[in-house]
Amino acid sequence: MTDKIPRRITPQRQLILEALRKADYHPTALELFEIARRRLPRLSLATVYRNLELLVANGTVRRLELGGTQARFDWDPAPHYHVRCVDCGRVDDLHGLLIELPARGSETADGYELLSHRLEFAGVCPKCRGHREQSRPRGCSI
Amino acid sequence: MTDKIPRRITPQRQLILEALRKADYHPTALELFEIARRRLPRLSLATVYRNLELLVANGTVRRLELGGTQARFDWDPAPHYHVRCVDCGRVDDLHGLLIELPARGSETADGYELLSHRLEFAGVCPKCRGHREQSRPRGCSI
DNA sequence: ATTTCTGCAAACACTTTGCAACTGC
DNA sequence: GCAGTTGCAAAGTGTTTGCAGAAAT
Repeated sequence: MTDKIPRRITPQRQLILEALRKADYHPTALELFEIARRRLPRLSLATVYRNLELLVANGTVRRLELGGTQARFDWDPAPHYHVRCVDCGRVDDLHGLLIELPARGSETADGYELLSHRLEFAGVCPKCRGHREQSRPRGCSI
Repeated sequence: MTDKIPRRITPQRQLILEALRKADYHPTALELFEIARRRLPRLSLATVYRNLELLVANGTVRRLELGGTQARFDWDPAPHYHVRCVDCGRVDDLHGLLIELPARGSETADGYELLSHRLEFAGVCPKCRGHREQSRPRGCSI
């Protein structure tokens, strides 16, 4: 891999991207691997990581580094925020919410030049709201 | 450790907390380990992690899971946001910025019950603004 | 032929855990 | 003596990398 731009459309690449686009949530690399492997059993997890990195590099998909430990991926280039369920870890889009924030290029009191921001919500997803009586899981440090 | 509440003030604990409080940025566990080890050379990194977890559990310090891979720590309980330098990874407080966001308990279109949010800014710190001509480092996927 | 890509295994970075020894009531 | 804590080493998790071989042009 000389630079970071995908040159070919391999079955693996196609399959991974398709799995991401079909998911109605934001899957992790491992989740995509397991979906794609159903159709390409010899697929390797390293290939999934490599392809996701390439697709991120060329702007096709977006890597989300939200709470929790694993990266999640997003095929939708439109600006939007995300909600993460504190119970099950599921990540969904948050539609119809736009917030007034400092513009790109503005400067802070400390002399930082602001470039972008990341806003993520934590909440309880519809499914987990049903059976919510359990002990609190770790990782809610938001 | 029966539950998660520190019972004793050990030299290690004191040293770690002091190092955190003295830092003018938000250090990682490893950074705190290296600072504290200067005064307690037999200190173990596991002890730093364990103590930070305890201090987080009892509310003394806050764990920040921002961009990048490592957790960073914050001794300041007052609500405030953070800026991370995309060049060097340094994390600072962002003072004097309060933003109108959906209230805790409000419900989204998708049926999530919102609990909290995390807002982080990416920018270029004063030091890095000086020598800013290099290739872009990885991990700016915000 | 040359470049891109793959699978596999090993390496990696960060964090947590098991355990025997030690400390302070 | 006992619960809390430590250092050390090992294990765990998520991700990246080295490499030889395969695939596409």
